[in-house]
Amino acid sequence: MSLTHIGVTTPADLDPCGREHHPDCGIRDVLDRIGDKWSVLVIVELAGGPRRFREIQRAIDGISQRMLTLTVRRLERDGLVLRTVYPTVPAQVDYRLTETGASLTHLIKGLADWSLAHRAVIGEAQRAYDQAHPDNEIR
Amino acid sequence: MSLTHIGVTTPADLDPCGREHHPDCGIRDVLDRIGDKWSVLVIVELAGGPRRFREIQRAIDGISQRMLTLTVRRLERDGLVLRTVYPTVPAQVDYRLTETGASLTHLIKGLADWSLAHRAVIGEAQRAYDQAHPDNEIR
DNA sequence: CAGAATCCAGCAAGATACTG
DNA sequence: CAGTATCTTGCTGGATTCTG
Repeated sequence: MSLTHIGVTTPADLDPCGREHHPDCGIRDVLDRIGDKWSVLVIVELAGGPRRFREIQRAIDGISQRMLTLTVRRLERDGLVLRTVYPTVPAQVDYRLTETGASLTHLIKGLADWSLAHRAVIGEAQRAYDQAHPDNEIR
Repeated sequence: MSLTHIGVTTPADLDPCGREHHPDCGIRDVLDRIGDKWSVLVIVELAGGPRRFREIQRAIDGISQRMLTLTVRRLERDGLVLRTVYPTVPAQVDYRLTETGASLTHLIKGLADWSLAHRAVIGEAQRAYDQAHPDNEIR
């Protein structure tokens, strides 16, 4: 890595669409898909292999039945997760990542790594900001 | 790339913390930071170089003054964006990515690329799902 | 167990108006 | 230009209850 690289990524890199006033191009799509409160956590959990409904819920601290249902439903609709129903009694259902869903785990790992790598710096920045702006109520 | 790789990423890869029931570990941090409606768009815009307040607003379709202020404020607090005030009249302010902020653009590009690469498959999955579940009101 | 259905609170975010 | 202040709304998501 070289030094003093503020603008490492060029605009062209980030604008595959070429439309000047629409720099999103899919970025919004991904975020609308996994930017919510639970989707990523479900994907991470399923990255460990197929899971049943209650298993996922137990693994993800704080998620409600309702939100897990909604989350897993949307992931299924997007083709990121495969839902399989076994006609037993009581009903048994498992969820697993599709190939598309699995391909996301690399990116998620990238985000997690970035977070860990910059956690300290960001925390320090926040402390500094809060000290410089004691009145400011932005958190 | 090899074929039939559903579980390409292992759980260990995704769980740098090692705590079984907490698979997030920073993933939530990043998403809380850039998973909102506007942050990523602002970062992408600033990836093109320093911008003034109104420039950003004009570039990002649909963002209100209020939301741009809040977004840019949070990014500044997190140390992802540097805010510079020039004591001219009328006031002039510009925003630019810090090194930390710039390091995020790679990941964002990854997300954008992923989105473009899978857009078709996902759309097809949605069509299929909606056709198989005509009643379902999940969008 | 795996959900569906309902009710409700809180916050994100839009619109608008005003200021240095 | 670059914001701040206020009001209002819509959606996210939590709690609870019910079913196959």
